[in-house]
Amino acid sequence: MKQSKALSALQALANEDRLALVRLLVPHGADGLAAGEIARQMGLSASRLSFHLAQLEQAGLVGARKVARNVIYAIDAGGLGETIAFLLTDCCLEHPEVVACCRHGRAVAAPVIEAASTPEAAPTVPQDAPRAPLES
Amino acid sequence: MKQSKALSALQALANEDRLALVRLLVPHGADGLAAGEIARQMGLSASRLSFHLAQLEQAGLVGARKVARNVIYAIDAGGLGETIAFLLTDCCLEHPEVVACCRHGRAVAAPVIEAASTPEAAPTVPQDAPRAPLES
DNA sequence: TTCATTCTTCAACTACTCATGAAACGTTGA
DNA sequence: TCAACGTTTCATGAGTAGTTGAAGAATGAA
Repeated sequence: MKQSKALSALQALANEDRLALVRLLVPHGADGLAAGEIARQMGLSASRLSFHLAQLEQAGLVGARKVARNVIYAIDAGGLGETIAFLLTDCCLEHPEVVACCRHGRAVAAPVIEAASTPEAAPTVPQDAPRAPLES
Repeated sequence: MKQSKALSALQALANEDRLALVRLLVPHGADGLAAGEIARQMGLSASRLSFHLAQLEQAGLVGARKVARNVIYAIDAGGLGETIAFLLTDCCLEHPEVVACCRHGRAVAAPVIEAASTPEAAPTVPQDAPRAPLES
C-alpha cells in the first residue's frame, strides 16, 4: 500500500463521526446499510453524512452501490485491512512490541514497567510523567 | 484503549510529517533520536518539528527524555500497538477479511475479484469503478 | 559570568476541515 | 406527467491545524 493511500485512510479514520460510521458498518459486512438508515441511526444530517461517506469512500474504506432509490454503503474490509497492515508492516516494521501489543489489545510492557524488573524488556520511553518538566 | 485516545493517535498519524517521523523513529527503538538530529534528517524547521513531536507525544505515540542539552525522542511501541489493536479489535471487530488482509499486507480478496469466480468469497462492495455513475 | 547551542513556546498568518441549510438531481410509484 | 423520496452538491461561515520567524528557557563550555 502506498503511503499516500494509507495517509488518506488515516485522515478518514481520524474523525469521530467517520470512526463511528466504520464501527456501524462493520457488523453489517457486505450487506451494508442505506445512507438514509445510517443517517437515522447516527443522528446525522443527510448532507453531513454524505460528506463523511464520501471521505471514507475516497479513502477506500467503504464502497457504495445503488439499489432502487437507495445508495447502500458497505465497509471495504480490504481497504481497512490494508491500512492496518500498512501501520503494522511499513510503518512499525513489525516491531515485536507493537505486534505483541497488537495481539493483546493493550500495552504488554505495562506490567513490566510497573514491576521495574527488566528494563530491557520495556524498550519504550517511560511516559507516565506527563511531559512536564522533563527531568534531566 | 478508549476511543478518544485512539482518535487522537489516529489524528496524530494522519499527517505526512508525523507519519514520516514515526517511520524514522521506529528503527531507533528505545534509543531514540535527539530533536536536532531529527530536524536535520527530515529537513524540518525546529519549531515545526517541535510542534509535530508535541502532537505525537500528546497522542502517546512517542516519549521524550532529556539528556544533557538534548531532548531524545523515542517511539512508544505500546501506544502504537494499542492504536493498531484498537483498529483491529474495537473498530473492525476482528473482521476475518480485515485480519487476513492485515496478515498479508494487502487485499486478499483482490485476485478473487479479478477472477470474478466466487463472488461470495469477496464480500466487499466492488470498488474498481471509481464511484462515478453508480450503476443501478 | 558570558556565550553558543539546543529546544520550546508564542503570535500571526494561511489553509484546511467541518457543519449547516438550501438547492439540485435521479429514481420510483401514483 | 408529477409529486415524493433519498441522496448529493453547493455556498457560506466557524473553528482548527499547520507554518513561519522571533523570543525565551535550559544547558554546557570557555
